[in-house]
Amino acid sequence: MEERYDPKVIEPKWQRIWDKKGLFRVTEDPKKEKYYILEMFPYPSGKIHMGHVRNYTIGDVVARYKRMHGFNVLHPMGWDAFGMPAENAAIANNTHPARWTYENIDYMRGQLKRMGFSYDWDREIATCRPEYYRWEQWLFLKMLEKDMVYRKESFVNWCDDCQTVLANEQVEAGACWRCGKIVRQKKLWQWFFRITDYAEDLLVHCDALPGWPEKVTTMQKNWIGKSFGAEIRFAVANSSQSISVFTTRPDTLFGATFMCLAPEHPLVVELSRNTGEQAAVDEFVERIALQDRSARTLENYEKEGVFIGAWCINPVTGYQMPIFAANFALMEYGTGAVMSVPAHDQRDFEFAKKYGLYIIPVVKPLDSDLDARTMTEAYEGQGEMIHSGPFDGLDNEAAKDAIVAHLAKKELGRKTVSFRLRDWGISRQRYWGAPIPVVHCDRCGVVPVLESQLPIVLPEDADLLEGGRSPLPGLDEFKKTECPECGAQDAHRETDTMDTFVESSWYFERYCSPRFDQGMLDRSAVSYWMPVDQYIGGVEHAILHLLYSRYFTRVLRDFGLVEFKEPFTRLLTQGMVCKETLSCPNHGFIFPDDVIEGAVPKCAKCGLPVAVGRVEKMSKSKRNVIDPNSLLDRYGADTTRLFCLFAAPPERDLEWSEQGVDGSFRFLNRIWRRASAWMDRITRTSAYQGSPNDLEGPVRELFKKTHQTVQKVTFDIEDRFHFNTAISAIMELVNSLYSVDENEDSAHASEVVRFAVESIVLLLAPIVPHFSDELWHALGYDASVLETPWPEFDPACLARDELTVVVQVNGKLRSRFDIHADADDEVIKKRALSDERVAKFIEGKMVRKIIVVKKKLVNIVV
RNA sequence: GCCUGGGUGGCGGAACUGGUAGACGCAAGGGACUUAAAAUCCCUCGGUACUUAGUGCUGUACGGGUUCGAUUCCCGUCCCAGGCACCA
Repeated sequence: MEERYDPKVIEPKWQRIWDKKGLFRVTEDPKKEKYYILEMFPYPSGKIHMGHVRNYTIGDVVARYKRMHGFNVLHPMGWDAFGMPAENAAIANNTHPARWTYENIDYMRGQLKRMGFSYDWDREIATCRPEYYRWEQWLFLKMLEKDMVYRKESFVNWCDDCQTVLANEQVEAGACWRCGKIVRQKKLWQWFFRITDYAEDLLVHCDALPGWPEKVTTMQKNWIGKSFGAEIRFAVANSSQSISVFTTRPDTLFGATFMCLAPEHPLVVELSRNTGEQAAVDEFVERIALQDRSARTLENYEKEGVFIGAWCINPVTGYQMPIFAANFALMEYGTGAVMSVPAHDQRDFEFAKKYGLYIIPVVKPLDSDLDARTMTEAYEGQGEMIHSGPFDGLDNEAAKDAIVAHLAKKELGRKTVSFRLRDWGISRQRYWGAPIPVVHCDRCGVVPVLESQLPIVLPEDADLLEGGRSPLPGLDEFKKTECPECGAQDAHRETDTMDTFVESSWYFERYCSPRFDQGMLDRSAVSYWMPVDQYIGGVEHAILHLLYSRYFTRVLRDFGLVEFKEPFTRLLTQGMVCKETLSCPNHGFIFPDDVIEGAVPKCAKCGLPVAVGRVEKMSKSKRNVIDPNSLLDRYGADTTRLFCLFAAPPERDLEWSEQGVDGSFRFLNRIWRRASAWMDRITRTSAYQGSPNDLEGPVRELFKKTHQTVQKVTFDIEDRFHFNTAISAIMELVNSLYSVDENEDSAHASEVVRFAVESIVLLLAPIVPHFSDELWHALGYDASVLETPWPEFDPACLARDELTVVVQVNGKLRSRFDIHADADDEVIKKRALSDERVAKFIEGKMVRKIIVVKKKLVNIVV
């Protein structure tokens, strides 16, 4: 064994050996229990960042741990390779998206290999390859057949910078999720997946995902946004028309005094014709339509509306309700119409005050009265019905059902539910994505491509255009085609491509049979490996990716391709990697490498003192980043992995600390040194297997501590993924190893030390695999630690000889004593009462009660 | 505004179903080794008071409560992070 721990030598060496042995290659084996561990695949942006390092380290520990437990572990990796950054980078660097993407993939694959991750690289996927997306196109055709995809012209979220449409899920506070540009509304023909057909099922099964963080399922539930209420029909005065509204408060129907329609609502234009209000209405509708969606979501957004010159009739009061077009009414939610009850809805209240509309309170709080003239805000709480004819006196919750039942009899209303979730718009006016496999024909309309013509290959040699516009519409050899139905020569292909979230909605299923060319998925492989037992990734995908994946899996199930609904049994959302920001008065945020260390850190460029800012998520813009490469060069993969796991539990944010990394490196060296010191002696013996009773002193303690540590580490990793406490426990064990004198020469010392060292190596194997294999080899083993079973502990060896019992008087700690572990409660109690330090506190007082907690604590109440 | 988390030493973080608060590491201080330094090994390390090798008081954001006993359970308040936000 080398004197010095040198990761630069041992890491490449073991990576070569693993590779040569094909240690990570797996196939279906019905005799073995499977375990599918998956980390979210990366976008090949150029190089990996610390977020990837952390995410993939966590996954790799689990993969190796499960492997040592005898599971047949599937642990794949691939690339979410379509997407806009490739186009932007290609334009900026005068290269091509495909070339840029493939080069990035090659580089990043190399980085991941340097980290020593145990991926089965034979299963690698890049979603931009036709062999992958052809099956996505195939599924699209199947979905089209079943009317699960449709095309409609609608207002869409449009980002001018990205020159494309964004799904609702991709708009954050009115801005593009990718570039931050304010999103505006644009009317376009778009393809949609009918995800809303699955809203109920997706919602209900949120509660059937006990292995998911509650935070994520709650976010999904809120996103789906089911609300219970009623649909009520209002007749329009002097017309055969009627307006349907959705309301969650049918109990307030008697207080509905006006009606608000979304500006895009078809009846707005229709009813305002020839009323004298037409001009004002048209002006208003046009103005709102052009307005940014972002302005609509601003907090102080002014509620405004315009009377459209028509009235509708309240079905229970007969009241003539003026109809308004209002900017806050959304066409996409419910029916696009709101029955306004100013007394019981704050927004309606403000609107009524602004336009001088009638307010009728119909639900009164139990302990006070409501008066329309003196109300200063709407009353939205529970209460007793008033001004509601036959329903007066009822509890308002009961009145909801009663009023809907009453309306139902007259066919004017019914109980219903509404969802916030909308259909998933998947069209993107971008080049670097999977082509949508349809053809537009002047005679036949929209025609699906023939299955035999798949894949519709994205031409990889297209020249990119200025401003990020897609070259496809201008690329005749792609666009021009014949109609699959009538054979017309002047048909043209759809030039929109699919949202890249489509690719990531099924890649985990494709990993089961990544080279299968007879279909999208090889059923037998999928049914062996799926579902994913443990999925790991960032919370930022809590809604988008995870909801789409759950939806897609349901679609695949409907086509008989898979047998389950939920793709991910357990989910872990790891925290962000953070670091303090550094800034210089002249240069703004600066990189850690541009700082001259010292009592007062200074900027390398101008020498001014550097201000240390708050700890924030590592990002290029804040320049508080650490390049994984520099860590690998300096400390190696094992130290990097160790620190990522030790500094914080996985679900929490991790604060990067240079000194912390150094500490992790020192820890490995500390093990290395002690192992070296004993190596000659312990290679000549074997691990101690006797009873602790034949041992004494630090050797005996070390033996027991080893068993205790195996138990603790197993528990921490298996049940909780708390690698930080598992590592702490191993550190304690190493400290115990140090308390055995290096020159100790007793009969069993070498055997026990060997046992301890072997255990340390095995327990560390998933965490620092190269280091562990090197030591394992030094101990004389030929197999990799990964091929060695996880150590077991013997409960008989765990028991401590002496226990410390603490004594409290009135709940305050007063004394403690050690006592033999098998002493019973009576003995412990007697010993506590006779304790001299305790005596001080109970002297002259009456002992009222004594509580004995088994082998731990005595509390004397006086 | 609503929904999730979270607030523990100088710092990152421990404490399983209420039972020794601060494991483990970092930083700091002291000692050993050394001509010296680095590295390494050992020790100390929440605050505070005193009669200072000891003992007491206090301490897990803040204020209450339940309990023999609360970082842990309950009620209220404040702060921080994330998500949603005119959703009828």
